[in-house]
Amino acid sequence: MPKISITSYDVAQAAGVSQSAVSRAYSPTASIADKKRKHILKIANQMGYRPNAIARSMSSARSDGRQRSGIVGVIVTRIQDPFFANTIALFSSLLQAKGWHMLLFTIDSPEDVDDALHSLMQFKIDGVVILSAILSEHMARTCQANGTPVMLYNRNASAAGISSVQIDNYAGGQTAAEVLLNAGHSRIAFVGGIETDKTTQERERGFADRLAEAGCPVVQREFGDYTFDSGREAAGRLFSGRDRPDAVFCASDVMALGVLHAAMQDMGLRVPEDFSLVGFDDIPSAAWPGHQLTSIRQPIRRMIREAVDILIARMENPELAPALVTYPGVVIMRGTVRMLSAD
Amino acid sequence: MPKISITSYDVAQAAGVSQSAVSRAYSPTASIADKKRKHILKIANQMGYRPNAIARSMSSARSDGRQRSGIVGVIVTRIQDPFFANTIALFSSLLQAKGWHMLLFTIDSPEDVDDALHSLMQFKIDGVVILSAILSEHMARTCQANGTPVMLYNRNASAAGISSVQIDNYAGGQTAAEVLLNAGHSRIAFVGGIETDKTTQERERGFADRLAEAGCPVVQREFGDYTFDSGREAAGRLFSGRDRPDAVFCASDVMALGVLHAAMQDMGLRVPEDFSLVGFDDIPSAAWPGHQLTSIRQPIRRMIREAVDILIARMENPELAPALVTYPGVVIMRGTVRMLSAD
DNA sequence: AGCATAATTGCATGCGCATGCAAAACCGGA
DNA sequence: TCCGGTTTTGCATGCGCATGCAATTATGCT
Repeated sequence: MPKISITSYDVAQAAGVSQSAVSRAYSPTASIADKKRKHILKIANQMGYRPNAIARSMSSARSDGRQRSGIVGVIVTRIQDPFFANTIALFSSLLQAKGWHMLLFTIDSPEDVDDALHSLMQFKIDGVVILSAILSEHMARTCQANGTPVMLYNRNASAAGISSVQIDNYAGGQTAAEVLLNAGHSRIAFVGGIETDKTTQERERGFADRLAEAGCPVVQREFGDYTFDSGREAAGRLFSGRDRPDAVFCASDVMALGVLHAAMQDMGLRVPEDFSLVGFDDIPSAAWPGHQLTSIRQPIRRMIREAVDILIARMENPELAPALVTYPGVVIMRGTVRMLSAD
Repeated sequence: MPKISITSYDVAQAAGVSQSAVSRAYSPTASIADKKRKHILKIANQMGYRPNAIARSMSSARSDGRQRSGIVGVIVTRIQDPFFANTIALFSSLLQAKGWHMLLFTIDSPEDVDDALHSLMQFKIDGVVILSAILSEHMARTCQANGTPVMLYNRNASAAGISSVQIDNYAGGQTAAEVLLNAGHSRIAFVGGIETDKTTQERERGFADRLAEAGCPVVQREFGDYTFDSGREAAGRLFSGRDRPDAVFCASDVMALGVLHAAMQDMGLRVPEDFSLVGFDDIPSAAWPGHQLTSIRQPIRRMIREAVDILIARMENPELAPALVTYPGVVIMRGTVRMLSAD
């Protein structure tokens, strides 16, 4: 087995300096003669030397009592959901643009967050993002004690010391209700994702509350699992009966598209002539010409940017208080809600 | 600043054993009395101790001359593309199921692979997956010298010592041609992604070769950037002229859907009555009732599983030769290609 | 019980790096 | 030229862990 990795000692020897000099050459703040630094870096590059990020984070532990790896852990469920996949993509880009890296951890069920976090902590990550799930009180305290900032994306901060960035699901539900009420609908149905899921619950609550206010309660509730197929199946249940709803609000665009495709293709219904449809998220395909899905948009770019900024700020300065941010969703009116002519 | 991280020494003290015992308690192969191991683990859990994966990978360097971090680096371009996002999701799940973790690195342009790899190497990753891009000869040699196995996904292994898993793009293009020829088309167009991209090139080459064989050359070539909108724009160019093509092969489903939506909604064309359409990839939305897009399916689950298996095998046994695997695509016939009645 | 062998344990050490500290080199002014 | 002050440098050390090795204890057999 040949000598594998080049260390700072090797470079030091080759450059005729001490190992510390090499180390300092790579530390922008360190005191070292500019000429010498250049020389060292030149030699180092020739040799293909790469400072060992792992060892670095180990040894820096001594000085400030903390290890920094430059890595942010991201925990995510439902990674196959395009909405989430996209969210991860954005997180990764933004984190990286700011010089951080992303260690991805996928879990099957929201209950696995604590375990995942445990595993992740082994890597001495500097911060954590949790997508659409929450951690236990106990784990939150552990993170706080560890000085590891936590960012809940898409969820309320459940414990002290935790930041969060999310859409206002309740208000979004209300908005959807308003859109359908304004369009003059009266037999309005709701299609949710997983019934025990906070997101679905809040969206339904806002929706139902607003409808109730208007004296026009939800006539039918269906639930799926956020997938296209589950939306499609929900459509079957919605439109098979006698008294069909004349409007549907889906807690996610993917399900709304499932409803749309099923209604139009499988059941021969027209939208918005036969019923109006409102989705949530405003994913890219909602805007496709053949869909024109009216939806409540999440400004995900901005949200993720903010989440990243907050997290980075706290990683760099652990004293900082956690931030709680809620964004409003905005209606994007498209073709799946009927227009009332002035009457 | 309070004492932050609990170390093996702390646990050892609390458990009344030596630090080595604690270390061994966490090493499945180490020689330690079962009873003592249980005891240590119990105490350790009570204290919330987590072995430090970073330090571990540091110290294990001594014994076998290599550091293992348990982390696989994944380099990806076009992460916003749903097809890629989904691929990453699968890689992450599968790697994790086998006890590995994924450090994600996004790059804007395929030329940045070498740089990305350099950065990634700082983290002493045990292996690399590169999606739809290739590395330089020089970098390939560096990786080999380092004993870091590289897996090119969606690309030919460009250098020695590199594994690859990919779809047979050339054959896929041929198949698409056959499908359209069998349907009796004669004015056949091609829509590619980025023109300099290997994937697009190979798919077009197979497609064009097969058509040429049949004496029916491609009548129009358009290129986009793999996005829906670029497909939509390509449709504008395809169908604005006098002699419209009567069939189109798109090098990706996303673009094919762009063509489909544009043609049906923006231009009032019917599919397959006015033209047939074949895509590539068979993404989930190709199967949606309103699309029914005929496509060349990539068995991505199997491909990614194989890629992961090969990579892991090589990480665990560096002596192993690299593997080169090509999967055939299979046609999924749906509604966007016209059926000829027996004649 | 008495001995040989096997299983277990603790000590000491090193991984690659960053940094406190003191020695050395440098600088400018008198 | 000499001195006080400022940079720059190298030495030595420790981070948390895994492991070789030797010391110790447990086990099996006669």
